[in-house]
Parts: sequence; structure tokens; C-alpha cells
Amino acid sequence: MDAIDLDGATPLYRQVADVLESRIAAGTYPPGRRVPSSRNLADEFGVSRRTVVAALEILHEKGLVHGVVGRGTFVVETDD
Amino acid sequence: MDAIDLDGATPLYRQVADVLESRIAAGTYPPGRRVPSSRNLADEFGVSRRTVVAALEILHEKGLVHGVVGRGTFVVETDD
DNA sequence: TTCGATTTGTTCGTATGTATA
DNA sequence: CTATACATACGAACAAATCGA
Repeated sequence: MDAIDLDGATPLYRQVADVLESRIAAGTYPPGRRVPSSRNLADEFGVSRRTVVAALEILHEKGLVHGVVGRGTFVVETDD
Repeated sequence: MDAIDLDGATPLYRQVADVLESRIAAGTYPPGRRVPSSRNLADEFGVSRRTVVAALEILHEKGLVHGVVGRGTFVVETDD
């Protein structure tokens, strides 16, 4: 269920980032396609939108996703 | 270079406030214009964002700056 | 072309918990 | 016990870009 542990030692934004990274690896969010909006993800995980944005920043640094203002955040297409 | 002295007796947030006040006085941050974001300043000085916010609170109490949510912190225009 | 809704990204201000001296 | 400092987290607000009616 990809639950978020509020009482855990690891920060929420890292937990969210881990879940999203798992979904990308599993193909739940396929390459080239858009991931749910930050608002949507915030609702799903029960965290603030700013926390989701922080999680997406991590994935962006890892080169996993690419955000486009006005359109959404997309899974980067890799050649592996 | 406006260095911050970690080993100094004066608190970090006061040191940061002093540097920012100097820059305002010097015109580095001119009246009516925006000062760098708290995140930016935190990176520059190597302190937490919360410490920069504390510094800006001092300048706000002195009537030197004025923060606007979602836009930034601006140098107050004086009539001297 | 104009308008409104949606989305990303950024900003301030605030609160909480933890650690340190 | 108090002051300082940090990391985390939230809420509200704003800008710019995009898209469709």
C-alpha cells in the first residue's frame, strides 16, 4: 500500500521519494509518461504539497523525473 | 566577504542580521527591491533557513525590510 | 483572442522536535 | 532551565506556463 510512516525516523519527503522511485522502477509510472500531480500525490500520501515537491526534487537530482511548468512531471526515458 | 564567525560569541542570527543590514546601508540591496530568498541566503552563509528567518525578523522589527508571502522580502523605502 | 482551470516551482511565515552549550 | 541552531513539515500565496473552451 506504500504506506507512509509518520512515526518513523526517516523524513516524510524521503519516504515519499522512495515510494515514487519504487513505482518508477516497477513501471507503475512508465518512462515518458506523466506522474500524478503534486496535489494528487499529497492527497494520496496525506502530506503537504510542499513535501511532495521536496520528494520530487530528490528524484529530479537523481535524473529520474523532469518537471515542466504548466504540464506536469514526467518520468525520464533511460536507455538501459 | 561578510564571513560568519561560527566560534564567535554573538549568535549566528545576529551576525547574519548585521551583514544584511550592512548590505542594505551600502545599497547592495536597494530600497524597494527584493533581497535574496531565505533559502539562498542560508546557502550563502552556510546556516539553516530558520536562522536566516530569525535574522530577517530582526530587520523587520527595525522596519528595514518587509516580507510578502509567495513573493519575497523587500527593502523598505525610507524618506531620509 | 480571451478566459479560466490546472500544474510546477518558489516564497514567506510558522510550528515542532531534537541537539547542544 | 534557557538560548541557540538545525531539520523537518505545513499552510498560504504568488508567478509562469500550458491547455481547452
